[in-house]
Amino acid sequence: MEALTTGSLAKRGGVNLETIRYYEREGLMLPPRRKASGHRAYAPSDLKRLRFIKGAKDLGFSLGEIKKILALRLDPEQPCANVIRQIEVKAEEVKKKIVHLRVMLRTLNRLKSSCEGDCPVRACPILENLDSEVA
Amino acid sequence: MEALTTGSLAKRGGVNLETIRYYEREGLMLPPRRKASGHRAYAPSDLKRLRFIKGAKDLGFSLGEIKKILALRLDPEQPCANVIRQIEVKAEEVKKKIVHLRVMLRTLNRLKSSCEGDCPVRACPILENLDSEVA
DNA sequence: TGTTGACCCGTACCTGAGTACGGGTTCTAA
DNA sequence: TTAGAACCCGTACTCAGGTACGGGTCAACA
Repeated sequence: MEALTTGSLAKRGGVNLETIRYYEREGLMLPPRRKASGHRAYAPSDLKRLRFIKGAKDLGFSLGEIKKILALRLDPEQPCANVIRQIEVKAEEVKKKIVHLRVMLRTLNRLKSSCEGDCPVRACPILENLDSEVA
Repeated sequence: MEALTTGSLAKRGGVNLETIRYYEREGLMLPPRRKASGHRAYAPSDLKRLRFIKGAKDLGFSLGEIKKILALRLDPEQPCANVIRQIEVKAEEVKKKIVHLRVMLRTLNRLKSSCEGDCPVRACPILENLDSEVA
């Protein structure tokens, strides 16, 4: 339960220190407790939050979207049903992305299996297939 | 087999006309045939290519990555095995994204099912769960 | 106890991915 | 045959998402 400095939070979260300050400015990270010196003192939950942000970002969510997801719990005026609806919308998006990625994966695998890697350099069936798949 | 103008390609591809010019500058779209007037004349395969770019982009691939994928077939000097290796790398990335998205989907679903939407506004279990899941 | 590294803040800068602008040419349909 | 839309080009601007900088304070350990 030790408090983390900005630097160690950054290191553990796999981001730049400046990024943490930036996320705080943008309202993604909560302003942490400060030591008497003014230095930021983060709780372990902040690391979880930072990792969530990073993960969601890697999946293609914008910081704005991530902020909304994180904010769901911050507005006690909002009826439950609204929160649920927003979650459903997000879930639908996620499902679509998964389907799309699976198509892409299948395409890549089909391309791969069309060639065993020992064909002459200039006559690889992969090249032909890419043409018809994509180009 | 009608040639498409830049405008109609843009419309069908669901992107801005300027975006197409931009993709051409960046080497993602191939420079099309030109009419005597200088106007671009696109083949149907260009539409496929544009849609591929758009799709891959929506999945979180950068234009640089997409360019590499598209370029696989353009370098006949490269041995087949290299092409296959690149495809495998891409496929691994895609698989990781899928796994990550599935975790996110499960989290969203768990949150959703923790509340039936009829709880009092200020006491929704979703809010609690989000705190422990994420914050 | 001093010096070196971590941290503070505000501001400026950078990259990726477009989008808009402006001034000129071409196309099309009335 | 001409008005208005669509296109051309180069260049400038925008926005998101950071990163870097500079000048100053704080911490920690040899």
